[in-house]
Amino acid sequence: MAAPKDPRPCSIADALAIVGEKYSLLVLREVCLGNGRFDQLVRNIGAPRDVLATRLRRLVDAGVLTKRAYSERPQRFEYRPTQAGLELEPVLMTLKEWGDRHLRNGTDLPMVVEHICGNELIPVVTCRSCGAPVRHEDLTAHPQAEGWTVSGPTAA
Amino acid sequence: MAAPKDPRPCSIADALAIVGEKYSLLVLREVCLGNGRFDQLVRNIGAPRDVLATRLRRLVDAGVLTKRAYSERPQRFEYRPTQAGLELEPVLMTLKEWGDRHLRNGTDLPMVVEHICGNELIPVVTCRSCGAPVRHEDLTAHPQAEGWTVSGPTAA
DNA sequence: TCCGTGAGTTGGAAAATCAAACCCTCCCCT
DNA sequence: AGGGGAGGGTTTGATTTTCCAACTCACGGA
Repeated sequence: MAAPKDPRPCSIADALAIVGEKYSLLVLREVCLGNGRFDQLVRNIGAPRDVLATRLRRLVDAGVLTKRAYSERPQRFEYRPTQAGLELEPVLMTLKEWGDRHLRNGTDLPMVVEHICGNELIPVVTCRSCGAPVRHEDLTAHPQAEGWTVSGPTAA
Repeated sequence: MAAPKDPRPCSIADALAIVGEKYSLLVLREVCLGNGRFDQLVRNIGAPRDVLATRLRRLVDAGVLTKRAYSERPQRFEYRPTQAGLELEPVLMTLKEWGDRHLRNGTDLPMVVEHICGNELIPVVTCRSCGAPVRHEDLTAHPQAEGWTVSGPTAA
């Protein structure tokens, strides 16, 4: 039986255990932008240097980033996203879109991302099977482990 | 000019200021699942009660959740997502998909979400204009404020 | 009256964050 | 040969957060 204090098993929680600490996703943002050097990260993110050092170690350990020298003598390093890291970029873009819309009314955006198709990227999360945009009302959750439930369908 | 210690203006950072604290996105997960009562949240998330209370206040203030009584006498409350909250669900689903794939090899998933189309939901982030899946190589960032740069195109 | 449930609040110890200063290695300039 | 950066961190000490357990308060039921 579920002992007191064991949370729902969940990939969202697992993912957040990797990239959910303060600044981690901002590190990923900068690294995806190509700004992977320590001092760039400090400046662009505004994080304390020691915290940043900790986050970078963790993200490298987790396989989201790699650390590579872009110069021996003097040794200088740069962090880059791994494949797994790059595949988090859609999460960032989706979060950006939410922020653009809900926190800035979609105007005065501090950053615009252009898609290769020539238009501004406005990400839409869709169902791979049917291609429709994902809406809450269209989803049904099925926990696979026993003891974990979801409360009935979304009432009004 | 950019004073020392002002970070890049960015909707991702702004969004994370709302939902980026520890447990906040897990609260949203549970609330989207319909488990919006305080004790359910404590149990399913595994967060300390006081921290949870703080998070809930913040999320309500930010307009992501609402608190409503589902019973007067005895007073009992339930948290529900607002429209803005519901629109964060795609972020959660995208994060879940990343976790499923990178942290569990896509097997033994603790939770499966079914789309109304009848298939398992596997979210894909696409470009609204052209419909293509978002890939890092297809993106170009354009900061709109002066002083902020991105370092050249993604090298190999 | 006593017990249990829901929804928190309180108190104190443990851990994480922050800012500033420091360190080390190298390069360049004179 | 000396001085001054730059880059990439680490150290130190004060401030905040977290964490956990215990406590509260308002009911409702046996």
